[in-house]
Amino acid sequence: MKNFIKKIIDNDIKNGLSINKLKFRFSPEPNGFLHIGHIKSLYINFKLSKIYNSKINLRFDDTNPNNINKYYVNNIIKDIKWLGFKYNKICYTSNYFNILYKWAIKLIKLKKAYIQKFKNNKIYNIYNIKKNIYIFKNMKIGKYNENTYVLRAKINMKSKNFYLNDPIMYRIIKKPHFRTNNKWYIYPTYDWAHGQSDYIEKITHSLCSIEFQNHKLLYNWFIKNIYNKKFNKIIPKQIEFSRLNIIDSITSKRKLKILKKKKIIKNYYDPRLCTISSFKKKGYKPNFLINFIKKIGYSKRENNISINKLDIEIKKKLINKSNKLMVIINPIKITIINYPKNKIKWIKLNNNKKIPFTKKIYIEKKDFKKNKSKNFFRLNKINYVRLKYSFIIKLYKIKKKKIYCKIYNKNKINKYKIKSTIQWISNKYFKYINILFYKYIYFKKNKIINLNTIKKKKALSDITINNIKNNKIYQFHRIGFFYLYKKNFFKKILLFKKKKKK
RNA sequence: AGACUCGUUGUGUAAUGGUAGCACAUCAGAUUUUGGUUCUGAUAGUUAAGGUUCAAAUCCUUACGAGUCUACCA
Repeated sequence: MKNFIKKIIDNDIKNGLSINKLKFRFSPEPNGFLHIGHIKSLYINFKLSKIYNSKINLRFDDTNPNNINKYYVNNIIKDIKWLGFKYNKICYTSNYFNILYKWAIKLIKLKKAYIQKFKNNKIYNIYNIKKNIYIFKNMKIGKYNENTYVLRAKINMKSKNFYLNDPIMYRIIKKPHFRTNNKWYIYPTYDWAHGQSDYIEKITHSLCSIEFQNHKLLYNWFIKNIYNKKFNKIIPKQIEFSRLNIIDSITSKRKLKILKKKKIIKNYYDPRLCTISSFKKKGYKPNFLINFIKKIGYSKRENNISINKLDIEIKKKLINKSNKLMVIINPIKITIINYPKNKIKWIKLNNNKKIPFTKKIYIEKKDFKKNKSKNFFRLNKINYVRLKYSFIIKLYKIKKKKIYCKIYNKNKINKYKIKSTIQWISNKYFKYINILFYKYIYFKKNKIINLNTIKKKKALSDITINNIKNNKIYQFHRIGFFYLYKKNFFKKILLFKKKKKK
């Protein structure tokens, strides 16, 4: 891996940072499910920890009890485990509420933090240290209502950087926290909690997405002002990279919540989403997602990536490796006129299984065209067509809307005249299967695209399906890849794109 | 409007001031019992102008364009 993040770290090592001290962290807020964008952050952090053989924490940024809950914590842990990333320790920002509180008092005493009071639509700044501490302690134990007091850092109200305009460190939130319960009635803001948590955990490089770059000055200011040599010598460094921006799916929690609110999706396992939980359920393997993330790389540039790129990576993984089935989604029946009526010929497949060939068979509707047309290589009056694993046929006649074909001896036909091979199924020996098709939901200019796109379709499969296993991925000949999630029920993984050929 | 950040073929990403490379996409040819696959080749790029330098994608200045933020969310 060569990129700007590694360069920064290597440079720090060159300048005296001990390589043994390197430590990273993945720090989600437990307010939703992880999605494909989080894998970008996961991958870079875990990859770096692997390269440098350094420690890495999973830290839940649980500062705001209004947003978070334990359900999300458990789900995030499950998803990370499924992806195969191994961290050293699970941490919670809420573990540090005590020490953050102590540091806040220290800043008050240093006149670097002060209480602001709101009463009758008026704002009062309180600068007396004793008064500040008295109010702050009462805020903590729940003596005041929400929106009456805040604790602000005293930096520079005149700064053009908004984040340095005396940012809020604590606000009153009268809601129990799933870990600390009713112990606290004040909660630290992101800016006051995050860098300090990094400092407490001795994180050396704190990677985050680009929207936090505005916070960097503040991040550094807080750490500078609570820095204590005896406590920890290492000053963490915030490094930003651009977030994954998928143009044709959703990675924004806000948008996911809109979909749930509008009851378009029931939960975050919906196959039209790109949450990790959804991918898991659709039969994707972790390495599909990780390969995709590897390919897109890291930078600070705004990027626009199509979720198609994921399909490309998956195709590479699966192609020529999956078990195959012949499946017909929209069948039409054809009759072979020069094949005996009751004869069953057992045709050997590549995997040594056998399927029966009979006088009447089904083929895909799209593989037949009555009239000749340019660039159509499949069944019509002119083309010789190979039935996969089997005979060469050509359209003989159409009578009373019934299609009659004739088998030709393959030795008598020029090899190059056979331009296509299609799948087929005996009309007597087949199995019904169910397939779920869906597309990703996304937003375009705040409009939701691809609604109601889960389609259930019945299809016909060859009889080798009797012996296949659930929870595996199968390739449907010429259609795509599908995941068998219960007996005779498949979910789409990807469809083959058809290319035009002259 | 300001603050911060970023501009490299269509897309994504490399190039420590010294040959602008790679992947995907696209197009062509070959291969093929999947219009799939595989192989070969081609097209195409440093936002612009100026400066520093023997030498600039890289450093500096200006312009232009894009993004993020301007919350008691993270």
